[in-house]
Amino acid sequence: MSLRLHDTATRTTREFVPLTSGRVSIYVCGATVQAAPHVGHIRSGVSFDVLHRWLLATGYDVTLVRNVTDIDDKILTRAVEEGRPWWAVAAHYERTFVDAYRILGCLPPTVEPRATGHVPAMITLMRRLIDSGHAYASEGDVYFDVGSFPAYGALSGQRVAEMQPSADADPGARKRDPRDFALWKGTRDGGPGWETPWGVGRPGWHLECSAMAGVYLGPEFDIHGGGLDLVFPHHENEVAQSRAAGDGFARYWLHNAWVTTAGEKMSKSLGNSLLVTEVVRRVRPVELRYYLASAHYRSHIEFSEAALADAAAGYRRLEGFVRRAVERVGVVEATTVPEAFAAAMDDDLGVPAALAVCHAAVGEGNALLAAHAVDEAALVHRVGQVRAMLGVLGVDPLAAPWAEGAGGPSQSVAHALGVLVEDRLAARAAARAARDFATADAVRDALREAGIAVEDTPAGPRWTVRQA
RNA sequence: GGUGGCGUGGCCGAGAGGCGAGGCAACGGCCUGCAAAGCCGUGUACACGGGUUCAAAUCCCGUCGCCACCUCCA
Repeated sequence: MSLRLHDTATRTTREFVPLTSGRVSIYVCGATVQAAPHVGHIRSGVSFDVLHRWLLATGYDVTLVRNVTDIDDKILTRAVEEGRPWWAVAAHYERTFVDAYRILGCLPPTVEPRATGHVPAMITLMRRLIDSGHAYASEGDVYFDVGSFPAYGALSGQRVAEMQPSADADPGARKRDPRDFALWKGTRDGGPGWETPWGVGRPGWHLECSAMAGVYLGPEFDIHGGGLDLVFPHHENEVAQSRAAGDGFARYWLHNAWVTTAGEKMSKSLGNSLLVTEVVRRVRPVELRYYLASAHYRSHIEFSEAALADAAAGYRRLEGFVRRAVERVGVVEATTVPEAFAAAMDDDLGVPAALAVCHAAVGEGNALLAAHAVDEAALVHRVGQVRAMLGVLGVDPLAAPWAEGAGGPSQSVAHALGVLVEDRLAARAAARAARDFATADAVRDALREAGIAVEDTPAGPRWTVRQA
């Protein structure tokens, strides 16, 4: 069976055939770095990271480009609010995004190009569009002539004639048609600008993605991804620019759905952001990732603390199996995923169905562990499979960055904690041996108060630090 | 006005004409000094009203409710 993906452009799920056998080129719209990432932003990162990992797992050589929009009206506004240069704002929030992706276990993209570093490529693209009659310069701005591109609206299904008139505050004098969009915005207010043949200005949002995709992936590439809200106008405009210039551009369009809160799309303007840095105080990053990844990428997630906690509990079941199994048979590396798991992932990244396969394997593995005579060979086989499956989803507890120690306390602190806990557990063991259960339970309760869970096993007590 | 999506058991969340995905929670049993974890068992859900069909959560028509995009947004 081979991979099938839901393509927004055709509104169908169809077989994925890469441009070049064995290689996949992907462009994902990253962030406009004007604020710290919330869980909605990071869902997009996680969704495409799962795609990335599945492509790697099935043997593809993947080139993943995720851009950084580091010049934009919002960033300029933010710079005024924060009283520092726009480039300081952009650099600061870019770091918060990079940190969030890393904390959530997203593999780094092949390249993370910044818009400001690609002005020459944008100038080249604008010149091609002007020369071919699809764009025009007007008083220092450059606009795309929507009327010159009959396929405009095809990607998003918008009928240009039926669209609401733009509420654009632009005086309109510089545009020939209100639907035309800016490729380049002339600098008039003393703000930042770059020299071009049409004057000093800065890039329009849409142009930069077309230009950067061209630089790193060439005129035609396999997959273009982003959030659902980018379909119109951003992706519609990108495809118009690139195809009007004669490039094939993206062959499959993938869009992830929203994280909403209280039924509303999460956004800064509504003031209901759930910053990644805040959420990971309540659950571990891997649990947040599991929550975001466990729904299908095209389904909306209604964010709630209860649902997040449920997901965390579900993840601990999977994690618990791997850890207990490894205690029994030693570390087992990830092997290959079961057929059914692969089939689910191949069906437009059917993570929910794939997770059901994973849970079934864990159930069987737990049954093996519970048996009087543990079938170690069978257990080793299961652990290898489960680690492979969790690895595809980026939540293998024994893999980076979740493995013991990573992101946790320093080695010396962990050691000190271990010594202290073992001391208490020794006291508890002594009390239990003396059948002084009141004292034994008091020790366990005290440890639990401190966030340390104790479980008795045939091999003695095991303890784990639980997030408060 | 145009375009698209959603409504599934206590909760989350898949599926898309025919054997009740999976998880969380709950309950009973096993295990345990007691727990925890784990194992075994327990559920007749698909907004509403019609229709098509031998068979509908799934297809068609209608109704209600919710949401997104058309303007910066993952």
